[in-house]
Amino acid sequence: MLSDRKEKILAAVVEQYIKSGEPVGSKSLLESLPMKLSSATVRNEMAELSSMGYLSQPHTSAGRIPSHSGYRYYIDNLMGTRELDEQSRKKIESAIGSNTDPDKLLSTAGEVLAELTNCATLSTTPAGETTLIKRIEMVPVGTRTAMLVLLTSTGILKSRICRSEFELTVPLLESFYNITSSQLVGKPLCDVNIATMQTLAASVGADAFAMLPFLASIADLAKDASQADILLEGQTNLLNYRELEENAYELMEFLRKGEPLGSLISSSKSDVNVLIGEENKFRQLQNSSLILAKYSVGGHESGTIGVIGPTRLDYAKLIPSVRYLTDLVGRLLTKAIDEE
Amino acid sequence: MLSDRKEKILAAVVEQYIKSGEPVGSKSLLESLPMKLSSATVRNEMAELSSMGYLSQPHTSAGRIPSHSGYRYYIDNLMGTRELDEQSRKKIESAIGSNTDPDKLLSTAGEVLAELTNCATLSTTPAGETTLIKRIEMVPVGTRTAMLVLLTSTGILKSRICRSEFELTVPLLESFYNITSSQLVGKPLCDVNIATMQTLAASVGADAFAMLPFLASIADLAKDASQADILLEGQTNLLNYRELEENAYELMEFLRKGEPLGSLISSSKSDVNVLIGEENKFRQLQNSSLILAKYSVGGHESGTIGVIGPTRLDYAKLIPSVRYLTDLVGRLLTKAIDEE
DNA sequence: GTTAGCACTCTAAAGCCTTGAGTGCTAACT
DNA sequence: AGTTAGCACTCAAGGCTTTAGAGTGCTAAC
Repeated sequence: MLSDRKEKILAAVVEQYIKSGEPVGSKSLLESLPMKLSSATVRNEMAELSSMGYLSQPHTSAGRIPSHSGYRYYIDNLMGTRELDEQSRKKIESAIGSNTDPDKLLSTAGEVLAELTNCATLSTTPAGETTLIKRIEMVPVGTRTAMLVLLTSTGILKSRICRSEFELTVPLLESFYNITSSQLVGKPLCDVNIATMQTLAASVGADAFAMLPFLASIADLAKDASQADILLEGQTNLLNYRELEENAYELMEFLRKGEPLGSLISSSKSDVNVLIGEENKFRQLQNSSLILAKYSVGGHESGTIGVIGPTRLDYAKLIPSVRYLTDLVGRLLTKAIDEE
Repeated sequence: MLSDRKEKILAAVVEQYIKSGEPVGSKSLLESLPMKLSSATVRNEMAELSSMGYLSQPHTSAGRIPSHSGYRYYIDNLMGTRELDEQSRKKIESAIGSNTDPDKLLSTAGEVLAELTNCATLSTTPAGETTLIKRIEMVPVGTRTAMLVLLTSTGILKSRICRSEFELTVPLLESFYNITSSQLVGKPLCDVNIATMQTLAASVGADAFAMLPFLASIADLAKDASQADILLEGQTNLLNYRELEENAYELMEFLRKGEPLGSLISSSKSDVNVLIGEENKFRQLQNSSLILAKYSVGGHESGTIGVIGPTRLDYAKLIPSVRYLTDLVGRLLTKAIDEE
């Protein structure tokens, strides 16, 4: 699309701007160009790149900064795919260890990525509407109180204490065991809801009233387990970027609330996904860039890991980082499931 | 200590400054004073309050702002103890509900307090070195994998999945049950550590190797359950205070790291505790004020709830809020324990 | 003891100037 | 035709000065 020389110049502008954060002038660009040119020639080329929409100027007499399409062209055509450097890889691996608890694993993943990138990160725990219930346990801990435990086929463990109005009798426990093991274990999480629980409770006859709160709790746990948590880390890192300072509060509140993030996450495609500045549909994110990637557990896309920072991100380093991390997380979680 | 008139003037300065955030001049103060005076007289009094150390001036020709001792005097002698207004009380109660899961309860408490005060809040889950183990369960979920569950007398529930090198046999499960129910249940959490577990494991003879990882996990869970988590909420609120802007990053990182907060929390006395600006021993907090209070579960001080904000806090409102919330949390958690 | 009056202080905001990096254009050069 | 030197022009950023106004401390009268 662009001439070879224009591409080289665009790449140099992007890379220099990412490093310095200052608009890049024609003169200072000469040093980082592979060929010998005068500043005048570079100026001409830059003027053309500007009119093509790849570069922009904060004001007439300033240097150029990459526009949103400039970054886009750079990422899609010029950047190449660097391998992640040894050091970062080591750091990630040693932080993650061989953790197999999904919640913990994803939060550590977020932490290490935040530290590595100096950005905010998000990570979601493996979702699974289609995940199966592996086990349900009810352990009495008082005359009217029991501990309920739910374990899924993806290794997610949820538990809760539940109180009842009625005394826990042995027959009650037995019929709870019968119902759950015959009707619930092995079923997908999404099949379990308050309505099905009511019909199940009704089926035990006289004990229905005593049974219902426990079954309802199970439905709660199932809902909990099927919903992906969105974990945020390193939000404070965002305070270090001058270009975000103005909207720091707004941005961080947007992230904290998290709801709209859900839709964002689910809409992303399967490989690494980059959204630059205005490409984001949410106003609060339009000064920022997102790098999102999905990880797969057992062949199914299950969750997302991502980085949030200013548009001036070191994409050439961060994209491999995110890709590497999602691969690793996917592999570990898949292994954890296979092992049992 | 101070003349009646000086007290009235000091109180007015503090209150007006808390509202406006601007240094308070003698003239604008007249309106909020209960008695009729000229600005000159007020000026004389303010000059004296300054030389006594209760007020200070950003520069010679500016109004006065309360010094750290000014706030202190106000809080200790002038503020009075307002009741918490109906509206806030309602808000707190409806947010908290009748939640009985300690972790959840404390995090909601932090959230609602943050919303109410527009500050950052911290809350700790009930600690308990002396808490007793109420129940231990081991549920096999695979040939070599089991789910371990630990429940404490204070209602804290911790669970984890544990893998072993060896197959899970019925005798192994039985001897695990025997050991835990005879040696661990009923004991305080602090008695359970890796060393005691090793001796326990050794006592089962041939199965020691298979047993150890599970017992070690129990020790882990016990440690987890005995340590109070420090929960932070509403950190982004701090970005709205101009006087904190400069150190926002430093302050938020300090809070995030959290370690030093531990010592701070444990050193506080039993009623509501206020630390104003320089009274804090940590540099990062010296532009901020803390309001901390402990809640008691079953007669023992178990955890802390607190507010972190600029020195210019509405103490007269926040102190009752924190007191009310700690009382409520203490009551709910105590009730939860008594009920079973 | 209180107050009116006044000279004084000092910041914040506004305006002005200077500097310098960077531009676009033109005309000469290869 | 493509490249380059040269030059006039632009504009933000920083420094300096001015102005306005809020607030003070002090003195002398009440």
